[in-house]
Amino acid sequence: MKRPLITSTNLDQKAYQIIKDMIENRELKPGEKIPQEKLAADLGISRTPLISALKFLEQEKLVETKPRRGFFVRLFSLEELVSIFEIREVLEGLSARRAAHSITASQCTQLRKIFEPFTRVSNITDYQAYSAADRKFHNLLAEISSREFLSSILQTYNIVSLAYLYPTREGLIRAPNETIQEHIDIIEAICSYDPKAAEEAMRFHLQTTAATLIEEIQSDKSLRKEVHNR
Amino acid sequence: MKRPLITSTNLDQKAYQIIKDMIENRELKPGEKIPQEKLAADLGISRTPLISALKFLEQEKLVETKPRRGFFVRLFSLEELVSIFEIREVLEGLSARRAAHSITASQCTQLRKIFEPFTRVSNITDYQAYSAADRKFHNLLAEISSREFLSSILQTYNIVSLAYLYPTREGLIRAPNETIQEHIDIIEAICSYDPKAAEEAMRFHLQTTAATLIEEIQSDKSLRKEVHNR
DNA sequence: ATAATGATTTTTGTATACAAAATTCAATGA
DNA sequence: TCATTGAATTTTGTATACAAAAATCATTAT
Repeated sequence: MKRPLITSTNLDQKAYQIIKDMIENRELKPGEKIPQEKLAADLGISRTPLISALKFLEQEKLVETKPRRGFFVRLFSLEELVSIFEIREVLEGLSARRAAHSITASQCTQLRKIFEPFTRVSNITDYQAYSAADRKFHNLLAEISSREFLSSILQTYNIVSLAYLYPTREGLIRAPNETIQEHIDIIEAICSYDPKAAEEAMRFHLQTTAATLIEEIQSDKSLRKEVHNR
Repeated sequence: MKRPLITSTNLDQKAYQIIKDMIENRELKPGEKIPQEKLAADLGISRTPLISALKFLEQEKLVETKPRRGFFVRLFSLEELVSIFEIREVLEGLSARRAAHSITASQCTQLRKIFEPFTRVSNITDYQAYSAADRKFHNLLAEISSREFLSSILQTYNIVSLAYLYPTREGLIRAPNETIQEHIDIIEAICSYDPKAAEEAMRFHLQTTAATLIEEIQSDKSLRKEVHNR
């Protein structure tokens, strides 16, 4: 029996990845209209695969269509942002739980290595590096949990949370000094094969972050406005 | 300011809904190839919106593409089915928690009414009616929780779990006599505005069902074969 | 009879075409 | 000057066209 190689390299998949990246690093900004003809030309493809890619993104909620008006980069309301954090809370909790079942020694080392540089300094000031570590941590965990559906859902919502806070403090909602211990707690629970503790630690971490986000936005009028108005 | 009416009635949305229904009630069977030309003709549309709809479904994992071979109705492995139940567990747990915050008296009545006919008989034999009630319950709850993202994710995975067990006992994994009390427990926790209890009750319900599913399939060779081989 | 080869048909992936809707912009009148 | 109207332009939604890939089928050779 021949095993068909996974060569899913059709144009819409390529376009999808590129546009997703563009949204993640704000080359396309929330609320902005996406110019089909121009973008297709830039990518060197026709409108057909481009529209395909945009519809993918629409379903992931990163993009929305207004009928007969075109595609727009999604702009989230505060309520939506909070509900995304709720979803991350339970889903990443599951992710941590699964990881605690299947983790290997080398994966443990990998996880620990991510935050290792920050454990030695008493005050973490390099927000950019920490933000990158944070992102890496959540992504690696999704991978370790080895659950296809879970990872794909999570990838999307992580982008949403990140993309929307990007202009502020590298996307970090809480200070690294505050979260580093939580990250370590999660890792240690996973590495000692304790699924229950791992899930709880992760949920606590994200719940606390979400609560902070709500306070933040409610007290910070300008940010509230940016996220809130549509 | 003019408010644009939500008239998202383009052809791909229509096709999407129809095909989704066809998968749900097994007019298109898992593993089957989807004949584009024929289906487009049947629906009275061209291939363009049809492909669009199929790509939507691909992202929802109800359909898969093999490059240059076409679209196929997704056939899930046992592992995937189990991981879908894990996701439902945490997500519907969240759904129940949210519902316990926002539920109104009339929604409570609605919820209670769903299972009311079954509380009066000592032995529930009408599987079809109970299965429909079950489905209605989970869907209504997703609606009550009033979380857009959550509902959309859940809708998809509920279909998956149902569609794949459909030929067996109307999609029911456990006997109604066994689950009716769990359903009632969930409803009562929600209606007494106890988010924590509601979440726990829901998680218990789905966890138990998932565990039963695993046992079932492991002991029932024929079903195992149907779900497992690809 | 079975397997291998090549010709024929079907189907896919993508570009292009085009009518209908939305937007822009200029001209006109208040 | 500002608002209004309507023609010109752009953009969307969908159909169609077509080359390249895959599947089917018949033919020949083993």
